[in-house]
Amino acid sequence: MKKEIADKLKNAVTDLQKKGVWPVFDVPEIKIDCPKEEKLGDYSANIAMVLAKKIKKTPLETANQIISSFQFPIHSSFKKIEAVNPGYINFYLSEKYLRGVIAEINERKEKFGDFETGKGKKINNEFISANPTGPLTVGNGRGGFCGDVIGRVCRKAGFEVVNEFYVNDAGGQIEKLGHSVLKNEKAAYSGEYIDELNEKYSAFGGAREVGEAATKDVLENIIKKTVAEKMRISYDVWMSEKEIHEKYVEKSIQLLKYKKLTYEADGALWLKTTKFGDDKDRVLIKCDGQKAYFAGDCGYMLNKIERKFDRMIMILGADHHGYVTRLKALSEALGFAGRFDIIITQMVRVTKDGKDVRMSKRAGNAVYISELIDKVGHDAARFFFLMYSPDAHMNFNLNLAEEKSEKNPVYYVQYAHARICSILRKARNENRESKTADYGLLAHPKELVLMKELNKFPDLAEEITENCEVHKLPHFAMRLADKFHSFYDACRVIDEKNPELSGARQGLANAVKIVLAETLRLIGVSAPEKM
RNA sequence: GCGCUCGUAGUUCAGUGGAUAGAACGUCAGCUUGCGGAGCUGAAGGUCAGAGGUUCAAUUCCUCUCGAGCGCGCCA
Repeated sequence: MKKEIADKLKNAVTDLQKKGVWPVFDVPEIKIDCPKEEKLGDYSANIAMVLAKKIKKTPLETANQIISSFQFPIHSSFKKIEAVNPGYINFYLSEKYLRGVIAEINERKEKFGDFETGKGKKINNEFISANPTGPLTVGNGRGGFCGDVIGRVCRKAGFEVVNEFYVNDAGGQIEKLGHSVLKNEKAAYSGEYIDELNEKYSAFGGAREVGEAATKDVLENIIKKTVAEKMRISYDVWMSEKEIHEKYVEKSIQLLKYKKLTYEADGALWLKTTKFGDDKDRVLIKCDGQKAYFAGDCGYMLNKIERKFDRMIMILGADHHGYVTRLKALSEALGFAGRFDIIITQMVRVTKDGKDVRMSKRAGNAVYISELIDKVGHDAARFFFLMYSPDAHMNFNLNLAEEKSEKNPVYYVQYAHARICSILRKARNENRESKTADYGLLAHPKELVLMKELNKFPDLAEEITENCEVHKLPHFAMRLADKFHSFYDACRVIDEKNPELSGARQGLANAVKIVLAETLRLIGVSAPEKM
């Protein structure tokens, strides 16, 4: 809808230019807002205020000129388009259009809001990729839920999405884990899981052997289980760093050498990442001849490029924000032509008994995501993390987590869904289920507000594939549930005295149910029929 | 020291170059002879950290200051 309006405005402006009424200039990007106040329209554009100076007219005059150059009949979707001080162009949706939306939702069901921007395109979606040296923390949880939802939304947009976890099963941390399991003086990690690993593997030999066995165990029995069973995330690919080292690292280095993007200095081989905006060049091969960790990234990047993705998304914790420029530099150096988005999720700060918990796997005092999920339940935990923008440094009090979870807005949303199911169930049982629905009967203010909210869903889904702002889904779900509860309070759905209206309202309620369920599905939370 | 991110109601957080800055929780006051009260309606609560600047318009963009978190290895 927003796109339609923007196109319409753009056409109007270029039309005025063609006719010579306005001078020729590049039309800036047109932004469409949804005003908070109903009387200010359903959509609003500030383009006239932006252009006023260029064409030497007041913003209001500009706005009126744009409106008058719209092709008539205006557009069946709107009942009114007007220019208002100081220069806004406000669009008012027609009831007819809104009723059409309800019909469309009931017809397309969960496919409402699907679109085809991603058709035939592949996305690589890498997230969590935590070291297999211990359980996942609440920080990994945040990135995990975020990545999972981005994947779901992109799939809705028609993209083929490959969810991927990069397993760091090579390198020094394996031996570190080995020492820790053996509990010798080089031990780095601690915690209950180390005790368990110690019982299982301490007889396996040296740090190397013990470390490898323990790593495999952590990956299979802790990480994969947490991800699948607790977090309910499914991955398509678990990419082994070891395998990347065997098959792609050398090849990627040769390619970079061939492109003359490397040089030797101080006995090491360097990649000129500064050529692509990095603040210093990075070592690929250390002076002892060993490959640096970054060489693994090179191989992995080449591997992704060879798999021909149109877009790569990577979700990193804020403690890795320093890698953003170097990874982007790497993608350019290796010639990735698609779009590459790196999303940083800020740290999760945990307080316990009034004190900050400094989370560290090494100290063994990290708060594990599986524990949190066991405590508050999957849906509440997931919704809680997803409510907040990745940019927010979120704080949460562990003592309040359980208590708070009862107040978790997820229940408010799920309750709305269960309530609708109950109403529709009752209608069915009492044989009052409507066969046909005349949505023309929907005219109550609460009904209109509800329909307008439903109409926003496709725009929202499409925007999220662009900007990855998944926290907008929970917010939308809460708003929709809110509008429904309010409608429910004001309007009786099952009404034997007025079967026609009742039929229309059942259709409306069913539309809300569909969109609510679909939103919850994208968030990854259940939509219960009963609670 | 340098860099990235953040600072909005009592608390946790949305929001935006524009029209009266929002929600949840907490607080207070109402709503039940009807479809699920896990609900609804309303109220109180703000110097958008502070100071400059750009703009017709800044909480939003720029600079500086203060405060918080995180990074700055030929570690992985």
